[in-house]
Amino acid sequence: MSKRVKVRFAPSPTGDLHVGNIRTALFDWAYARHTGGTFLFRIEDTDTTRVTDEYINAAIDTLKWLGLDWDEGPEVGGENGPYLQSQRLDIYTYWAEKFVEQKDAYYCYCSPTELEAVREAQRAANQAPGYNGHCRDLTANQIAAYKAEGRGAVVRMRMPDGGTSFIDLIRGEMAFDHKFVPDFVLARADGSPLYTLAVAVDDVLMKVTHILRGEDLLSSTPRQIRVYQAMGLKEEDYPVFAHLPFVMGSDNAKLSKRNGEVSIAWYRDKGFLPEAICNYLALLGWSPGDDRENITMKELCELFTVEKVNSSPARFDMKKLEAINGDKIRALTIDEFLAWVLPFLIKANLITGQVDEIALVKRALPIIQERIIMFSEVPVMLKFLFVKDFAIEAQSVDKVSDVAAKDVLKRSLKDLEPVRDWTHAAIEAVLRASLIDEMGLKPRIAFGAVRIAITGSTISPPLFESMELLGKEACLARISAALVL
RNA sequence: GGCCCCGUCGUCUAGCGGCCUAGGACUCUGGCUUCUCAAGUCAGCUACGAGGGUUCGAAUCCCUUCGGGGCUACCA
Repeated sequence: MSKRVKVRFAPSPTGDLHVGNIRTALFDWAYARHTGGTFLFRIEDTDTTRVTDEYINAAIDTLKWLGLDWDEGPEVGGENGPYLQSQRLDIYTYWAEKFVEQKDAYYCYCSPTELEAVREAQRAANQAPGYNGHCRDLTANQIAAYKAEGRGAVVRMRMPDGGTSFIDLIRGEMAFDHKFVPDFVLARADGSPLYTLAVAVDDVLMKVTHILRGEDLLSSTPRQIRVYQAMGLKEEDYPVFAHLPFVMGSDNAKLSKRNGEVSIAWYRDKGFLPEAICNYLALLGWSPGDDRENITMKELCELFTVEKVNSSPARFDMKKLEAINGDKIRALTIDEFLAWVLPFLIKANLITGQVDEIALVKRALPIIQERIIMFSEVPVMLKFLFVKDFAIEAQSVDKVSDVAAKDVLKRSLKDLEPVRDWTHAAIEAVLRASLIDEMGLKPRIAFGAVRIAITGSTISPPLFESMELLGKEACLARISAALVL
């Protein structure tokens, strides 16, 4: 019986959570849910100059919005808290000092400029840059002398000779020779912990069993394992690692604003569904193994296994995300669609949220559902139904002001006037009979003119349905108005 | 420079020695449908980075090479 799985997502929020972070969080979450394990959320804010409360709150908010719920962490608590590293400083200090006592670590008095000089020399000599072990075995006198100079000391981990090997669930057996893993710093001169100390200590203390994280951390794994050893952890209790491939921008460079939007907040504003974002991101570096692509969060949990995760990096493709979002939107029920869309219409100042407005929006949704790829398009599509000061868009005005167009509008006005049953079917029947059959016009010409008069644009939802929604009175008024342009 | 990771259509991927004249999805191109825009539908384009092996047989195994990326901090 293997022990219960516990996976953690531990971002260092130095900005809004971005696509890469979220892909990692998603895999962490899906793995925890798939195995029936625990999903732990921890904030790595040891670099206090770069992590702010604002970013931390945004990260929490983003995860919640995406539906990636955690069992242990900020807000929900848990028996291994606190879950903000800034609140665990004394724990790290304890271990750093313990390591020094055990001789696994030592105080290093080298100054940054001295260290830089050493590295410079190593590079010049074509050697692997890294700490040269200068302070490894200082005598009491040397230490006293450094202290007398007023030098500060960092805590540095001693890397023994030999190497570290471990199994990466995605990449197989990994082996690192310690010749290329120099002694590393655990705590700054002011006593504050570094990532290498804090992650390892927390993962052990919080009983994390699986670490799925970005491949940028792959080469820091031997250092992390070194800390486990120093903590006295038995090898069979080490967490299992799986290093996820990167998500890169379309230009093959690191994802940034240049090659695709990185901030999840941006996608939220644009009107992407959390499930679409997660579905798309799940496909970046993972696949169910068959041809299925459109999956729900529930299905992701059922299907997700680390073994199916790819080892090669993936490029982010906005078009595919949009396609998936469009599919998800089309699959929404009208009530779900309505709930998503209302905030966008209100934010655009098209409606205030009154019941009659909502009723009209609801009637209009079926004709636009298959025409959008994100919710932010809804206000522009339904604008013609709600604007107070209706006006035809500038570039289309001349298309309704020529003689031919005026003839179409005049005839439409005349024949629409007596229509009593104002339904799209009746409207279409009348306009086809007069404009197409009698006047002999091509549909795209005839209806085009009416479309501009009614919706103000050459592009709109289906014309007759739009007219039905707008109502007879408003339609006739707009046609009349277009006639005098 | 050193160490490490990665390499199938434009993109995401399927593939784990014969089912591959390499499948799916997105994009793109063309057709159909059509009141615009979409959606839908049909078709097309296009890939195993290169070179050597191993094998009756290789996208799949091995080696070399080239290319991309990461790490090399008192960042994470």
